[in-house]
Amino acid sequence: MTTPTTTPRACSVANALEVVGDRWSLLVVRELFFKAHRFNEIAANTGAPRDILTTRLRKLEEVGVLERRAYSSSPPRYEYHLTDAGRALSPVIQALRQWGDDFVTEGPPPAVFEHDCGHPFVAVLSCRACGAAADRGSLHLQH
Amino acid sequence: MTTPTTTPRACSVANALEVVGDRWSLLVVRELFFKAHRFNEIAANTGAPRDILTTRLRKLEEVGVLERRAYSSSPPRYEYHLTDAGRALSPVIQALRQWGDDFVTEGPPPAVFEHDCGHPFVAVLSCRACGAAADRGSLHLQH
DNA sequence: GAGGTGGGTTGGTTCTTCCAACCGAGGTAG
DNA sequence: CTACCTCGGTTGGAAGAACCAACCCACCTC
Repeated sequence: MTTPTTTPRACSVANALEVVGDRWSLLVVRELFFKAHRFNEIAANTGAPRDILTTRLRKLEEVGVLERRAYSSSPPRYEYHLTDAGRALSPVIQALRQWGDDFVTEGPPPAVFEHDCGHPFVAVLSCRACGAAADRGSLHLQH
Repeated sequence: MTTPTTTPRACSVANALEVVGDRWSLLVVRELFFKAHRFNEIAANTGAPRDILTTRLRKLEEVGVLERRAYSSSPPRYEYHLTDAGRALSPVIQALRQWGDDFVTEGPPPAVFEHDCGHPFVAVLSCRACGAAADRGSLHLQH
């Protein structure tokens, strides 16, 4: 551990955060999951300032998280939709939601999801190979 | 959906992001998972400016994500450790790492984790009740 | 007593965000 | 045909946050 670094640690977490680690991007992605696809909806539901929202949408499009689709051309109007990369952010959103539910939101969670199995959805992170939950201590760095 | 909102959507994701949704906080948490507990280590490994790091550490302490422990008193020196709430961020970090590995980091992932089961760890989000992976489409909002 | 270590502060500059107002193409009501 | 509304932005200016380099102080080692 703690390789004597002068430059920050090379890390996929940091790389991911460079793309979606600002105040609004993940809220935009959340809205797209909630099927709010239009500029005004996203602006209203996130509370993001419109100019910032414009630059975020452009950036997220550029990095391939979402795509812009014209739904009208005569006055050019666009909708925003998640790409595969964007949809792959679902675990990030759900993990944040779960943590927010458990540790920051007061009272009952504002939105409750139901899994196909019929139970209220409580997110757990598990190992794809064995299916067991990735508890603390069950992960080690390979070197 | 799309209840005619004038205020932003009430949401645990937003609440979580208000606490850890800035540029450095999750990197700090990552470092604590990596067992870098001292100010200088965290500063070097994240690349965060020292003054910003100070205010982030104070804020994260205040909201209960980490705690500050004196390891020397004569010149007062401190270490930072995750609380239970902080350790509960593990799924968020792992989900971000997985997404970074899959969609933004070029080449092989810089850090490979191994699960206790012996396989390289690939993070999957699943339902605590039934254990099945929470694929896209398997979740619905309860109303 | 010179220099290093650890955990910060401080001052000054730059960068980003934020807000309110505006815009232009088109559709709609009257 | 005129007035007004919608949609998806853009613009200017003020305020705040981030950033960087330098400094600080108690202690420890050489």
